Amino acid sequence: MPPTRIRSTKVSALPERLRPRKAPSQRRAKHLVSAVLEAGSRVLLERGYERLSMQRVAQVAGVSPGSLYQYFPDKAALVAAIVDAMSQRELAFQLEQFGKLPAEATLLQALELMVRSLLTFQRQEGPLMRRALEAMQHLGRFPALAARATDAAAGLRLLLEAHRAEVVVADLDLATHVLANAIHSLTHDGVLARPDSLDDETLVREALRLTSGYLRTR
Amino acid sequence: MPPTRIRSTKVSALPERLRPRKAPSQRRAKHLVSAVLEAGSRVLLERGYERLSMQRVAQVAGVSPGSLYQYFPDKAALVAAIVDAMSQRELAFQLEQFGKLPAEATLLQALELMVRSLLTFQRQEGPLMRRALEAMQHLGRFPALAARATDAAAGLRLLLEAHRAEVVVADLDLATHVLANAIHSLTHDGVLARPDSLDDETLVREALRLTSGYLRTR
Amino acid sequence: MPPTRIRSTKVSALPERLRPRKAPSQRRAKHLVSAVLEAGSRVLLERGYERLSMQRVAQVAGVSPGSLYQYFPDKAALVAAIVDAMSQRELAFQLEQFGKLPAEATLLQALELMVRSLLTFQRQEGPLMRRALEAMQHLGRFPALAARATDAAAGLRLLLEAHRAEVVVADLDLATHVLANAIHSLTHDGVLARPDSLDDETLVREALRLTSGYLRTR
Amino acid sequence: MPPTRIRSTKVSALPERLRPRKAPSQRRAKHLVSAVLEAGSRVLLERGYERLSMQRVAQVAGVSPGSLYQYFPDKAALVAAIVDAMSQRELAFQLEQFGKLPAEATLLQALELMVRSLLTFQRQEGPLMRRALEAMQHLGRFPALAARATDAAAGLRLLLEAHRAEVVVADLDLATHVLANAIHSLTHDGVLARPDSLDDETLVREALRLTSGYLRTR
DNA sequence: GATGAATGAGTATTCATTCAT
DNA sequence: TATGAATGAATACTCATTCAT
Repeated sequence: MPPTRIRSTKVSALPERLRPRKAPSQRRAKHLVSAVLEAGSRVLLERGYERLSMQRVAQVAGVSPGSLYQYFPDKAALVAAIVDAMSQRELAFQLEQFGKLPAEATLLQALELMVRSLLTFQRQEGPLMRRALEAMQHLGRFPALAARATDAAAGLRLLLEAHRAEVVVADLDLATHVLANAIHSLTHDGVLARPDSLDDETLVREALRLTSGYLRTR
Repeated sequence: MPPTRIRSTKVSALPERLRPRKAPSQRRAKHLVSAVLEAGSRVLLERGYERLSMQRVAQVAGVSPGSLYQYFPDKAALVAAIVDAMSQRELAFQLEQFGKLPAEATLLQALELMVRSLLTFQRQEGPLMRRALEAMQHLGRFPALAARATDAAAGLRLLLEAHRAEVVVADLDLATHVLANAIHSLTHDGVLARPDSLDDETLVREALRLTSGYLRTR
Repeated sequence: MPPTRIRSTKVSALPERLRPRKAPSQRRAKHLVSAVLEAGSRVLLERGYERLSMQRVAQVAGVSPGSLYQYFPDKAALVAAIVDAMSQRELAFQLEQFGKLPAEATLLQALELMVRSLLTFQRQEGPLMRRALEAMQHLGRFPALAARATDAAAGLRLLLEAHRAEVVVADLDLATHVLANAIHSLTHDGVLARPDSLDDETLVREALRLTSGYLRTR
Repeated sequence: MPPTRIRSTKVSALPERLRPRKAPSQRRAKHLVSAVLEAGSRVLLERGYERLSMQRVAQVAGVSPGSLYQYFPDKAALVAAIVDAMSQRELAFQLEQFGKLPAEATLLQALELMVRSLLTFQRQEGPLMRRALEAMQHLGRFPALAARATDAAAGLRLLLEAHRAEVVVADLDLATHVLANAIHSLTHDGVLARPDSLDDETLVREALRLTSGYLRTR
């Protein structure tokens, strides 16, 4: 779980409640916060939201329970920060991948890159992301988190715009919604978990067939 | 998610652990069990698995906590029964819908019916189903429940087989996996929740475009 | 655990609360009561008083929980009956053994027989007797049970009387108390459990040395 | 219940599980732990292991239930600590008494001191010790506790060794086993509770008669 | 008589959060 | 700032006992 460095991608600002109580102005505090987030990720991953206990997080992070409340007003806020950090990592990862794309790339090439990139991220952080999705119910207080999901789709939307000519669908927002869900469900095991027999290459091929079929069908 | 082969109702028999401790032989007992399941559904819906408390269920059902244990060995078994009942309702609903389909219906017509039926069920029980899906982590002890999900996809697979000629995809299992996930993510809000602007008719149209595009694209 | 047949040994009558609610006048009832006692003994043996549950006893006995209350007003009364039955078995066993003693037997021979007989009974029902002793705290309501213990010592007292000449101790009640406790603690593992290295023959020898030393010492 | 001062007598060290979770480093914590042990002793005394409830202990100690778990991982560990404290008190008391013995004391004098000391301790803590003995079934996890009982007998063994010449019995381990059980059953009411008519002086005299008779008899 | 469903108080343990140090 | 002791409400599950059938 790589640290989040990419504060520059700040697509949507953190809302009041999500932001740490204090700006961790000092060296030590910064370290504490990141240790807590790191520990929290681990605990969230292995126990899920309900069974994540503040005491356990503190223990894993090597700090006292009280310290958690210096930077996060409550459990939900801590988990929100964890989830947010993960969303930022995903976005950053996508951006990084897209940076490698040649300027003259076709829509299909771009989509393939996106699918592969999602698969890679899923391999790294899939289970944590699943926990994050479950935790969302308890995080309604933090609309910024929901916004992040939309942000993620924003990349796809830009792609479709850039290749407007190849897209038969009239409403790009609609197309984005449809494809984001469809692709995500394939790469992240929506209802049906991916069978062992289904390898990455096949999955990529099918995802692209689904995508391009949709974009071209009238 | 249409019938498996028309087992009439009983798609897969309940395993030992899922079945209530005692067959509720008497009038009163039957009433109690259904009151408990009903109450349990409500509580599961509003609190989710972890925060569903046996005391609360008992209270809502208007029975004593001890009574719950007459019929369910533990919390997981109670929730499994709730989830199972929901799965059966979904399957039954699908079967009922498919019964209305004319014999000479095309694949597209059948798919449309399936999508509409999923949407209707989702409107009725979507949130409960979401809770059920989350609860599955705690219900590993009840393999029959996982089997139900597969059963559900089996219907789609039968549909594709029946219209083999219209399907360009070689591997039907693969196609089933892809489409089941894609359709489910659209009808049941995968990652991206359905925006208010997206009405049922549009959603059905897009789902069919996605589906038929996929099935026809080489 | 052999059935108690020896009603004739009725050394002290059962007090009001200990006696079954109803005289089991009918064949079926008699069978039920003995099945319950038998089952209760097993459950008491393996779980002890506190963890003996009426439901479990009923289950093991193959009767309904309600039936237990036809014959025993509550849990304590049931256990009291079990303990009482065991006491009677012990007494009966002792009497039976003493019946084999030749008329001209010496005190030492009689004591040896008593010790051996206690050891045999201990091997058969030692653990149950231990449970019974523990249960006594809850059975204060039934003075008859405590009386049984005294009854058991009564045999020893008779022995001492019969061999008054060989006994140096003045107060026979006192001597009975001392020896009953001492012998019992050896045969039934008082504070210190019997080490594996200590075989029956050695134990008998030492018990007799202890006994006769005491009786002869001035 | 006097405080345990005599850490120097540490006959066998506490095993991992028996030790409190945290060393109560602070003033407040130390007070809490001793309040809990004190309260626990009272509750154990009046209810026994099974009916000792953590809530009750907390209530009597004037702390919250949660606090109990700061220092004891579970109920068994709490009771083990209570039992252990009592064992240490007994041992300390014995040692203290023996300290008063003149160097040239005879075996009989030493035994008399031991019996009197056991009687005194029994008068103070007899019922609690009885509860402790019962509780042992649930404390199998803490072998150190069982070891304490052996430790107690070790004193007697040393006595016999020191006066080897006065002891006719060949096997000292055997003699220790026999006498420890016999004496304990007299001082602590083995099977037969001590009758009101039996005063301390008589009991001491009889115990010594039993003991010395045994040691001298061939 | 016998049943067994129903009760509801009782229990060990966890955990988010607070606050004195 | 940071700590970690203390809190007390919450929770799954058990069980003696009752009573309608």
